[in-house]
Amino acid sequence: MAGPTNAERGRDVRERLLAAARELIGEIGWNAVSTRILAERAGVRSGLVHYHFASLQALLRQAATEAMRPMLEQAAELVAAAPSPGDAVEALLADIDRFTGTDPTSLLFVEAYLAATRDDLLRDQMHELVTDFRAALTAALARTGHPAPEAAATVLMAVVDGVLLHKGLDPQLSAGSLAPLLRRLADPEPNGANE
Amino acid sequence: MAGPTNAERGRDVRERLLAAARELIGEIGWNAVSTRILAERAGVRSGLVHYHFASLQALLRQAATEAMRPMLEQAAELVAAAPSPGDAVEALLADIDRFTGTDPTSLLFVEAYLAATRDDLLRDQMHELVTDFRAALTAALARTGHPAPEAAATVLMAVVDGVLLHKGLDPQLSAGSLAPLLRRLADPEPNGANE
DNA sequence: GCTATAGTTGGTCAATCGTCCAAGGCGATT
DNA sequence: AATCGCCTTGGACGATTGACCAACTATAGC
Repeated sequence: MAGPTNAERGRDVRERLLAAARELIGEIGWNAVSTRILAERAGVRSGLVHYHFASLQALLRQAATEAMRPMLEQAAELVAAAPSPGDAVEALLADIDRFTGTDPTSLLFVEAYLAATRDDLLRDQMHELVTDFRAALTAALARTGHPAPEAAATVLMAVVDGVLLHKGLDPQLSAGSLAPLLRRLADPEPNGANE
Repeated sequence: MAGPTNAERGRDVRERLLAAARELIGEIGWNAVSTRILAERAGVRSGLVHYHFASLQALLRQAATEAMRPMLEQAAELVAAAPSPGDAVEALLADIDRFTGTDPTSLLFVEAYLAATRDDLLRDQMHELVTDFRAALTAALARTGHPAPEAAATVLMAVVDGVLLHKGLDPQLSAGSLAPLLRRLADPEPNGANE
């Protein structure tokens, strides 16, 4: 019955701290996450925070990017698997309705966007995540010859984040209900001239 | 040479504090605005904050809503004055490009959205502002018989806020460049079936 | 002139903050 | 058993926080 080795316990502490940070960033806000609250949630002594991480900011940065990456990758798979661009839009919007705009996951994203405007390193890392996802979405939209797939992808991503923001104010708001309208953005042929 | 009356000076202090709050919320973040930083920016002693306002939160709440209301009202006039729904969309998006996503005004909005998820009173006030603006945008879109003007208005507002969020990561992003695509959302006739 | 009223000052209070560190614990290697 | 390296503990440090208050000043009304 060999107990956990010393290094294993260390890894566990790191993971607990990151998990606690993922929860707390959304719950109480990026700037309200303190070393002591963090350690308490993780079930760990507060002195460990600065042993395992260079600073509180570094911990929060890592927690945020590690939380967002798999979610964006999963969403990218979702749109890639859709049979048509219109279905990709629909699947993406339906996926958003898993979130209420006030849950820790939704708020983690918004908090991270905000923190990125004041942390150059975080901004670079998030920019990469967002760019990768936009590329995946652009590819999904371009399959049927969309005239401006990248612009459409940009719009859709803005809609997703914007809807999350607005859901926080109005829980009745549903992303899925906007899908019929947003299918227009996925169509290869635009809707004739405007005048 | 009658100097300012006592009540006038008090009103001036209140206005200075609110103006300082409007700047600082975006600059350093909602939770980082302290009574002392606020007072320093306003050129006022910190003891005055709790004389003129019930609490720091109440001051920030008032500053945020008073900053957002005129901007949303101006935007509502913009879309109401547009000759067609498509032009309303275009005007709205062009207006967004006045902001970079990292300026205090853009960030004030995002900070307020976030703060509203943790402050019921602020949420109610912002919900009213957003609802009023959506009504104005819906009316502008409905003028030519749009089949789902409210959904289109909801999408456009989400796009606006979402683009601001993304601009903070990528300054090259331009809302105006998305206008041609988003005009599709303003058209009264949808784009034929999808398959 | 005197008193009420509104505004202002400078400071206190307990609580919390991020960061750092000396000392000790503990599994692995020799 | 001794040593080495990673991990952990508990507390210290100065700084900052929101809130509050007694004393003081200045205007307004009588």
